[in-house]
Amino acid sequence: MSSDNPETRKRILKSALTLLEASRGKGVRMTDIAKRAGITRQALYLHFSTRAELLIATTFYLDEVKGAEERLVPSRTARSGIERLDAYIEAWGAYIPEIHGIAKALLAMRDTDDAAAKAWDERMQDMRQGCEAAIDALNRDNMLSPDHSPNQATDILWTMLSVRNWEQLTLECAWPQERYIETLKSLARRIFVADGP
Amino acid sequence: MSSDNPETRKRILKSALTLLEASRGKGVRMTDIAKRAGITRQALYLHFSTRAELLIATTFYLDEVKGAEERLVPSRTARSGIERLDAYIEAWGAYIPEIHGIAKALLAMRDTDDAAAKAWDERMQDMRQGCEAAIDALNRDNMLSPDHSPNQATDILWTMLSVRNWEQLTLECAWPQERYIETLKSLARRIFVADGP
DNA sequence: CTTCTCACTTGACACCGTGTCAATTGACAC
DNA sequence: GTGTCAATTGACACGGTGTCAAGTGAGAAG
Repeated sequence: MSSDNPETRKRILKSALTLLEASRGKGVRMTDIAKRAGITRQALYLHFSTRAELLIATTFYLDEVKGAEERLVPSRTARSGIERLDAYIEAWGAYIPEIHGIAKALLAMRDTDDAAAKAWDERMQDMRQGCEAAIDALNRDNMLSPDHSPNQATDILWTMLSVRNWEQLTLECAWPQERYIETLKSLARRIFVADGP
Repeated sequence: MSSDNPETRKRILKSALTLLEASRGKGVRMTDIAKRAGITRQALYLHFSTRAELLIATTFYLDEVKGAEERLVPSRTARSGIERLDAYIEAWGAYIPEIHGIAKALLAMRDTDDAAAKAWDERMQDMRQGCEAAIDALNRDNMLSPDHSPNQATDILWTMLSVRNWEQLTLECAWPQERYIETLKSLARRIFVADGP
């Protein structure tokens, strides 16, 4: 539960992170994480009651390490809707490859584990808020294409920016990360920004 | 292997299909399929050497039952690129909900089972060909937006039409199927069809 | 009527990964 | 010294897949 050494806890999280990053989320077992942290498998359960719990804790650790919050500053301080949209896509798009391993592992548990599903969905709802904010900013500028309501536009942007789509484009279609970002920005403009007067 | 009753085989495939459709692909075990087919779990292995193999066979059975091939006729016989694009999105978009259960089950195995991964990827390559054909048709009409090479346009269309995106929009965003189809058609036009002269 | 074949059954077992438990060790603290 | 506490050791349960050997029962063939 909670009567434990915080140093070990951190070592476990670090190990989980490293392994998940290295293996792109596939086939990382409790045994592997324990071994890498220099403890026994059973000892993991002194710190995390479940594999799902460990993975979830790892995502928070990851956010902390990678400065998830600060990355959003440019988008929050953007001076126009278009700028905000661009900044958000850049920030999130650059974040995906960094979280990909753990994201994939959590995503794989989503279908079978309720806690994992809840955690993942919450994160995606957070992400959706970012999309919503960008669309709202565009709308406030009267730049949102009349083809879409703000809500539907948000749904579309949120879907475009999914981790799965990033996987497909960069890993399966072999797009360089750079092109992924540029193309998504240009698609978003084309889809969401109203045509000239 | 192959010394068996084809009637039983069909009964197994039917059972698998029904269960996968009903449960949206989640948690369908060999035991369940066997029970529903009225045989023992072990007898399944007289017909399919592996769970993956059974699932894969089920996809082919599904295609046969649902007439996968005929659905593509309208897109193949389209008289313009735009028409072909529309027809393809309509055909594939309408197919997804019908294959969703089995698709999800196969997708879930993709990460852990090589045979499942291969089968899924092949199917997705097939689907990609449909995308490519539509983009090529557009290009032949000189209607493909200069923003994208045919290859990149294919990548984008292929990604837009992924099963995961359908899931997200219809199940998570609660879009009615109708809206899914209409919106995807309109997005595709906006993205791929060149602006006026 | 017997005998052979063949699909299927029965019951057992192996493997893997997760999760649990009881007993033990070793360090540090009072 | 005695207690505390994190961690170890070794064992076991569970669920799901896959395997195996022996048995059953029905139909075909002699």
